[in-house]
Amino acid sequence: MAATIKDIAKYTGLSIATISKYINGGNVLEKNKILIDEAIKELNYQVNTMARGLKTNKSNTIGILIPKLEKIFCTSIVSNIEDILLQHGYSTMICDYKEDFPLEEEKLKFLVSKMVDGLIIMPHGKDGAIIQEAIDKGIKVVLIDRALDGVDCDVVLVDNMNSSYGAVEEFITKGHKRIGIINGPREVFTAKERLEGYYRVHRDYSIKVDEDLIKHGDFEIDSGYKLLIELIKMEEPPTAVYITNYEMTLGAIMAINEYNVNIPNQLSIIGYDNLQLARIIKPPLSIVVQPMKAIGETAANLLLKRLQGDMTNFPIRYRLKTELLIKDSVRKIES
Amino acid sequence: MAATIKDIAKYTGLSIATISKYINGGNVLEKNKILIDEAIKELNYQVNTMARGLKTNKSNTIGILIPKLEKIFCTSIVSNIEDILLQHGYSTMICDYKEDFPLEEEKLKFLVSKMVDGLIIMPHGKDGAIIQEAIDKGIKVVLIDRALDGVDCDVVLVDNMNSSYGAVEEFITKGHKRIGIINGPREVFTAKERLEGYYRVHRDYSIKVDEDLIKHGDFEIDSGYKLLIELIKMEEPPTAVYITNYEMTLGAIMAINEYNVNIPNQLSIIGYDNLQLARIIKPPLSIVVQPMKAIGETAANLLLKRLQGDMTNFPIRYRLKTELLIKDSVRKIES
DNA sequence: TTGTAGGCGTTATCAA
DNA sequence: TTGATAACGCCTACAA
Repeated sequence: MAATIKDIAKYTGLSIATISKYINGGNVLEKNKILIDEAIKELNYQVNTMARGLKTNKSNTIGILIPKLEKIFCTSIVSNIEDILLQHGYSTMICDYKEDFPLEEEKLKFLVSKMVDGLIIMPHGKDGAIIQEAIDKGIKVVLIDRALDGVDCDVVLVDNMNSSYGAVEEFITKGHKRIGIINGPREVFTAKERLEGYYRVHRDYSIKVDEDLIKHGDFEIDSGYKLLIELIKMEEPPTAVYITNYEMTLGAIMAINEYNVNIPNQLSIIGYDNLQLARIIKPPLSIVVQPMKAIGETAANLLLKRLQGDMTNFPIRYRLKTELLIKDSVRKIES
Repeated sequence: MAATIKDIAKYTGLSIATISKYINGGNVLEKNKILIDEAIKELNYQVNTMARGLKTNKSNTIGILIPKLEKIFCTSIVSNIEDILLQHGYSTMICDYKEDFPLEEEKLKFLVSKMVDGLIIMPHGKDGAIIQEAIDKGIKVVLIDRALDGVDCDVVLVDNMNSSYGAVEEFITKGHKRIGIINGPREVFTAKERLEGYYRVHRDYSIKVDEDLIKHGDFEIDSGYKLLIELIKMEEPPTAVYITNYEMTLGAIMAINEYNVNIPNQLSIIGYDNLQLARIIKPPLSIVVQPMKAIGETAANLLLKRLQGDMTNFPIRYRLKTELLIKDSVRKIES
């Protein structure tokens, strides 16, 4: 069905080797160039990437592995990665593992089996062993958002600690003393760092932390919803709540609406991610904004660099800054 | 580096053919089974999908092609597709074409070059020729969300016409006569159908359509924002506005907030998609909900069926129903 | 049940 | 500059 180099050879009267060389940028007589181009058009020839990959062990393809396709944080980064990679002639294969550990491993193997030249991974599991295997096979890997033990590769991270520090500091300077935090799972890298910032700013301002104000969710809507309710139903509820990712922020707002909590008079709020959200709800929400564009671009450019064999400063660890977007969801407490 | 069947053969003392047969489910003496399994584990063997694909012209992989990764409508469907496909042993390759026509073609070719066995496509361009080429190569294709001329394949659509009919009817029965619509581009399949529903319900209720109330956006946030402003600034503004996709609904709400329009007292609103949205904003928003899960599952199961060679009723065209979720954003006008 | 051998489409080496 | 030829790793008749 599909035309092969052989067909081109037949059509042009040249040899397979010559055609192949031309296709790969080699030198050929001008008149043969024309002839081959004609044949390619005529026969609608396209290289068989399987055959080529089998031979070269390369695919000109980058695998991207993310936890969940429905998280705008993930897809936004992916989209930015793609922009860069496409410009440089690489295709991408996007996989999500639905935040499932075995599936993460499976998808990673799938990507490897497709002979990707490089991999950009937002990892989930604690175990870097499988990723290290890929690296050992010569695949260049860049981790994003979360670092991992036991893996020898570049990482692009967000400065989670300071993101929390800044958000909570905003509460503190406005006079809040009882500040709740709806955080991610204890064992997750980003959640740990975000909590660390919460502690540190309390310490720096000499405010005692009430451990009951620290809630651990799972970064999903539901837990944002439930944990906010828990907080407002406390005997001595917080006057401010900081929520550490987008989905849980959504959930928290649902709870706030349902319980008719007035923002910011009854409760001050700082959420996370998704600029749009800040403008959609009323009053406009103060949020921590992660640099999705920078994450994607940094990771893509770094990978590109490694792919070209430039291993300067390997392994390198980037820390990208978040931005605190101040709107009207934080109330100043007069003292 | 990576182990091959040849290595397994050496390790076990068996022949390549025997190993291959076993790997592909053939019968082998029990003791050889054990031996081979041991070798596979020991040498960490994994099939080279390139070599296999080259030979078989199959990849056990389904390509999914969508307009934009950051649209929850797309990714939600994709996620549902994946669930089904994975269960049946298929891997997926997700590509987005950033709503760009040339890129759509390029990514499609990429997928084809990866020897996907099937393709689920949410098409953008008007031209089905390239898709037809894929079909001619024996790739099974299912189109979702939008139909296309010149392509001979199954389609899974939403009943757009009735979705609009129902939404606008809700306004009409509550006494509204001047109903604005923020619709997608004139030439887009879904937009055309949604507009058709708008017209039809007006006709059925004998309400004259004021063409000035019909706005065409591009399904992005910005146009929702701008067009809503246009509508409320009209000399004789509508009392209700129906917005026909998620992103434009977001934009419209931004405008509403900015201009301090009171919903539903000053303006009644029905939006589109994303259940969460309905709960997040105040007052809760009435919306048209598309059956993302059903779309994904229907498409995946249909493709699976075709892949098994079952061509009953080919080409088939599904029409999935939307749901109208009534909340508090529509006011009843007393007459 | 097992093994031999040819070929999938490409690239790459080495002569011509 | 061009061409013959041997891989790449796997599958599949067919023969043993």
